[in-house]
Amino acid sequence: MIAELEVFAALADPTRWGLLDQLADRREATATVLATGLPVTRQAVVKHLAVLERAGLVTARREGREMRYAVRAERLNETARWMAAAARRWDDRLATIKHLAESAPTTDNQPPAP
Amino acid sequence: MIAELEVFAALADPTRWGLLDQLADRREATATVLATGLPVTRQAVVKHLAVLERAGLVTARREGREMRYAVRAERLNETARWMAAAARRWDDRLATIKHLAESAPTTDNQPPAP
DNA sequence: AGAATGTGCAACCCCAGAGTTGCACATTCT
DNA sequence: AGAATGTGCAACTCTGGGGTTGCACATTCT
Repeated sequence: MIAELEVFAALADPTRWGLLDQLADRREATATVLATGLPVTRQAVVKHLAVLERAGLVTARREGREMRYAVRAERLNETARWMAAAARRWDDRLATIKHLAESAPTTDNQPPAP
Repeated sequence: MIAELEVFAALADPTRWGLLDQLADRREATATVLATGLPVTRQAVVKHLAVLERAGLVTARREGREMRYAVRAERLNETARWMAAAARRWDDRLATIKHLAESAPTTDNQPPAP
């Protein structure tokens, strides 16, 4: 469905935030290095990074025998704006039906304020 | 850990977006009504609404024999701002270490500038 | 070339969560 | 009071995701 679902799913895990946090400090790091800073296996880290990459929150680039990952702050920002827009649309819709309810008298069957 | 995790987890499911969508149009609705607009049971809807409520994205209020749910756009907005702030912090940190890397010549083990 | 180091793949375990069904209880309607 | 309608609770199934281990393959170092 919506592409943002992958972002939300990616952000719904504490371990992944740990990874993003490390990447924000290290600028670039391999799965092996990142794993040392977390209570999980390298393999687990690799899977998490795959999820983050699919969501666009991280980029991977090969450098010789190692894979270096970097955080993509823009993607987070993008999603934040997307959410703000969604929130605004909700408000608009709610305001609209509120107006309708006020102009059209009988919600069920109440006469409007005199 | 972070309270926002619950929000992200809540938003990572398409069915729940369906519920939020309906609530944005109906302003208020019961689980029974919402279920008719979705391909799942009322019970499933109830569980989803519970998740959304714990995350603060929805409010529940009892009205006689029925439970009416309403969407809370502010919560979404709040989270959006939180994310934007996080993105900004990432950028700042990345900029900082970039500066460090530039001022200190060789990436590895050079004595600091005299 | 051989040892080290780093990735990648596959099989497997385990549990939280999405969903269902069945039934009891509360409230409203007639 | 009795029928309808709406919630709430509990037990159960089943798939996906987080995590692990073991091993094969690639690249770098000496």
